Amino acid sequence: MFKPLDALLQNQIRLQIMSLLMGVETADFNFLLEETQASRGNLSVQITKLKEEGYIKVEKGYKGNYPSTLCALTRKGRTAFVAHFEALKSYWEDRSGTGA
Amino acid sequence: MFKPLDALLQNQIRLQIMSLLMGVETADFNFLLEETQASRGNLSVQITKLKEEGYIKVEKGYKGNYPSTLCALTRKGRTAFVAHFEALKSYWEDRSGTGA
DNA sequence: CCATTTAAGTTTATAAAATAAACAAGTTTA
DNA sequence: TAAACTTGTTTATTTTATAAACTTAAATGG
Repeated sequence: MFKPLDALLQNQIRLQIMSLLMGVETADFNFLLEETQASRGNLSVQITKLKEEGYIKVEKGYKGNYPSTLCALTRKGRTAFVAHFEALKSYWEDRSGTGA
Repeated sequence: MFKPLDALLQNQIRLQIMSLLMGVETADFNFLLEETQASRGNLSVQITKLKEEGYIKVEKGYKGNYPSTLCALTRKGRTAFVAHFEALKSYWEDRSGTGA
């Protein structure tokens, strides 16, 4: 009936991060910060969760002298993102005829 | 960039309720219980939240001798549901060209 | 009848999640 | 060299989700 939704992708910030990463090779912390409008703390936590689930990979380096965190989708993450929207379709599509 | 998601419709149970109500005139508690696979307590809480937001209307009556809770979408609820999926589209659509 | 079980929910206690405030570690600038 | 800024992380607080316990009434069995 209803396909299960991806628990991680129910959160708006995380969905935004994933969505942004679908469109680019990599994105750094500040880019994600601007685009998502999240607080630094919140963004940091959500990035960590996505990384722990293996949906993104995170590389820490330097941009000039300042630390820089680069994020990119993994294959697993891309698959999960697509599956999540597939699942969402099942909530959208007309389900008349299920019998009330 | 990203359209805001409806806070109430981020929850899977509530989204299921709304989705089911999109397809039928009314649905009773037990129907929603079966379809959503939620516990009674959880379902009760989520129905109450949707009612409080004005997304559904709830009528309590009797089916035979037993109490029966009938739910139906309001116009506001239907609009919110549609808008939520409109918003979701903005997370799905290709956003290449935003500049990383 | 009278005690038990079942039906249909609601209320409340607990667990999990989201978020921002406070902190850290280093860099630039006045 | 002290003050302010950059780039994050950790922690404390608030909110939310969920199930367990409770409620009220009806059916059922002895």
